[in-house]
Amino acid sequence: MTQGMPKNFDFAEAEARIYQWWEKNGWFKPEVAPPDAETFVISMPPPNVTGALHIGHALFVTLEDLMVRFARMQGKAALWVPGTDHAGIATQLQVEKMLRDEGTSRREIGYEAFLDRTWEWKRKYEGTIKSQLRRIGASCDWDRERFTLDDGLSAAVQEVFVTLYEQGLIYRGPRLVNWSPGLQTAVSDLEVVREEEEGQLFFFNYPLENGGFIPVATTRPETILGDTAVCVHPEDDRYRHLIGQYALVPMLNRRIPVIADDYVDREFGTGALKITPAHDFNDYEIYKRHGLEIINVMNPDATMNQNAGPYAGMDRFECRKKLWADMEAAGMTVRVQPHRYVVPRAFRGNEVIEPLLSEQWFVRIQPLAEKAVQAVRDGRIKIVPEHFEKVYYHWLENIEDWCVSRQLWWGHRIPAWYGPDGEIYVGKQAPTDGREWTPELDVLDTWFSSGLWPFSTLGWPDKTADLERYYPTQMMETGYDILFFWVARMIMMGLWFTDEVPFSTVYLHGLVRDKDGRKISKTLGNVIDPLDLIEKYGADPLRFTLATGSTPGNDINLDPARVERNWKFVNKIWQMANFITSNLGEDERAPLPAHDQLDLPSQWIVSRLNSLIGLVSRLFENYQYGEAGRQIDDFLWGDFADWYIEISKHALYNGTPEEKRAALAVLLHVLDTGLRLLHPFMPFMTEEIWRFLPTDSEALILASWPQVDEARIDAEAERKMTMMMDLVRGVRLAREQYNVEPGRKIGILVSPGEQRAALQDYSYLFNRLANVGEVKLLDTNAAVPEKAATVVASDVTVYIPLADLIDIDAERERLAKEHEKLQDMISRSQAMLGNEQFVQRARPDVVERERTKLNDLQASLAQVSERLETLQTID
RNA sequence: GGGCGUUUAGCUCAGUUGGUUAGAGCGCAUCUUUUACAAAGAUGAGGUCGUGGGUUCGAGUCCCCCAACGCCCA
Repeated sequence: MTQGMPKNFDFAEAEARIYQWWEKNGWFKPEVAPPDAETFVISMPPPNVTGALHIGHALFVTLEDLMVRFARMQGKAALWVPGTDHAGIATQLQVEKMLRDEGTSRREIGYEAFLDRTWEWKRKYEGTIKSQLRRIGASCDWDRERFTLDDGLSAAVQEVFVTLYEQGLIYRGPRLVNWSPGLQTAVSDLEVVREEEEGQLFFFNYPLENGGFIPVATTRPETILGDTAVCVHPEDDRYRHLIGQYALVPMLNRRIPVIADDYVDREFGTGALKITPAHDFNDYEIYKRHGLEIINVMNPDATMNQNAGPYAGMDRFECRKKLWADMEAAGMTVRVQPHRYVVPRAFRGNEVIEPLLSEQWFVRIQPLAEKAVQAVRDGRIKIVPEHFEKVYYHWLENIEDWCVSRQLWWGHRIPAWYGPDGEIYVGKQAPTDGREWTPELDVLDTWFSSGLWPFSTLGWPDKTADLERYYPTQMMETGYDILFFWVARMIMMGLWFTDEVPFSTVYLHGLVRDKDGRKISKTLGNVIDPLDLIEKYGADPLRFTLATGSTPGNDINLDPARVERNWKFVNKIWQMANFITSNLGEDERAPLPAHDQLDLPSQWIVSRLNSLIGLVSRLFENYQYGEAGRQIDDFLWGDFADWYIEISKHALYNGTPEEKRAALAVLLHVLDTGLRLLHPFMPFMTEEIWRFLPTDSEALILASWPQVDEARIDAEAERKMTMMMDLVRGVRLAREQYNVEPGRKIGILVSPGEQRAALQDYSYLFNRLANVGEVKLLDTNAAVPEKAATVVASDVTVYIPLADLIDIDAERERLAKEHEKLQDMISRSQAMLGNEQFVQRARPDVVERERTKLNDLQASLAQVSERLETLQTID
């Protein structure tokens, strides 16, 4: 590289250029690894084609890209399969809204035109999503991109549906389901959100056939019209005598029995319960137990039907008012009181869900669920963090049949046909017996197709080369909020149809919230658009913030101030690289000298670097990406930039050619390794800097992951260097405390104890890092100036003679404090080491470390005491 | 009602086989434009790790109780 680095990192320009360069070279493809390389595969959770990506998507992209890049650098055949989801309900809602805005509707334009418009919508938003994924830096293999409605995936869906049907695991039947009146479709239990809301409890007297009444309370008076019984507790003395009598439905005068069931909660309301089997799940159970009538009083659009008599045609809520008013006029009502109760609302669209009786397709899911539980129990699948395994078991062990049919237009048509005599045929093709068969119009739940994602994207049911090589996958990274919706279903489907776990690890991330921990929502107005942050700071700071601000399974409160700070981190690294590259000469690829050839600071930084490599690699293997990132940050900024780079200037500017070459070799080695470690977090900036370094790899994305060199880990060098750093800090602090003018160079006297050689060789550290002029090493028992500040570390004492500034009393006080502190720590340490239990039971290295510490403390205390004695003799 | 999670500095968060004097960033205070970086550097203030017990030589970390907040399931 002949050209120097620009002064600053122009992320806006570089990010697009680098991404294209990676992609064009095919480096996102697993084929860059040898054909026999171990595989690492992630199926990307397909974003819905409903709109733009939000900050939650940025989190999953960051984490998955990090995992994939790490695997790639480890030499694995890393494959990240991207794609999008047709998202039946969500997308249809959006397109219908668009049509409404245009003054039309799906019914008006018809089925074919609606689908055309939806495909058009899909193409538009898919384009947006793909460009956004690129902006974040996703290194996925675009040649393997899939969409849930692709031909191949549709074939997989058909195959699965037909097979399950043939296995007797799919049935069609009338059942009470959750009905979405606005969309006019059934939805599954999971798509219903139940929340407590402020409502009313209506008390009224249910007239009895033989005169009198029984008091009843309800939250939904309109359902009275569909009552088929009144139910009391069998042991309720208030009502026991009424069991077996008949009541009359208000305004309709339909005759219904009074029955007994111990399901009734005697404490709630009046203790008597009206039963509406066609509109309430609990009542439906009682209906089945008692063989009651079942009367549906609602149309699919939640208006009342002819069974509601005079109320037919009214909207459900209008009917509620009118019926109550009529009952009031008839003298049946008692009172209405405010009441908090649980209202079911649609996960998509938020309208009030009605339990409604209808014909739907169901999957008998239990046999699949059992296998799915087993796979986690026996460890074939590991869930991170582990505590989600309990949640997973609980849901699968209490699973209900899955309602998979939706009365939508956008989705996979259920491969079934109805014959002229009412028979049902399920198959991949329409029957060809010459008779009139009517195709099923219902489509499948979106999650039915996403449940096949890890293998359908690789070509299943065909035995493709990709399926052979890349299935089962290794990692499923997604949010804990879709553990049931998606992860559990993929495991069930995967085990059932491929006889293998679809992935071996499930990593669950949390929700991204705003900095005050509030859920992000349009209504709160606290939406954080990842693209805004990328425009402002670049993709790397956003990624680093998301990766380091989170721990597995926990929500992350995203503060844009952290993104800004990490933008500064990017700049910091850029400046470090700029400094290093600008000092490199022509023969810049000097190899790292042998460890014993390095000076102390270099031994120290290289030792620290190798510890870091080991630590980061371990953290990665344990999915502790956040901690890994923070450790790299601490090292590069706190150790490398703040200390080593500053120190290296001595060799670069004042050293011999040999010293200079060694320092450059160390600088380059640490930078090179640091960039490798950081690349999975911040791919753009690290790759851009890489271009300016003399390296062994064309691109950082393909560079190898660093290996620990145990021989370079040097505890003794770290100890000595830490002592030197403590002394430097001490001198700085003394300058600060005595208000020494910043520009004034001061001389120091050093009583070096055992460290004479080190202090001789590295006295320049004081010159460079503490603005010290002359450093004079004292002989043992040499006289020391009275008016001097004192800094002590281990058995080394530094005297700072500041005759004009030192107040002996103040210095005495300062040292007395230091003395006291040391004494405290020594007592604690002695108590510990004096405890036989500790010495016997603690790990040897812990004991050893404690002994070393005590020695240093005692040496320091001796120095401080001696100095204090000297000062006592003055005046 | 059952289950799970969280509670550490003013704010946002780390702290994973229990082991130095509990850390970082932001914010705050004081100082510095010394040739990588003021998008910076130096120094400092700030915490009885939610409460109460227990286990242990040793607890922010393990166990139990309680409290507050949040989530999931019913």
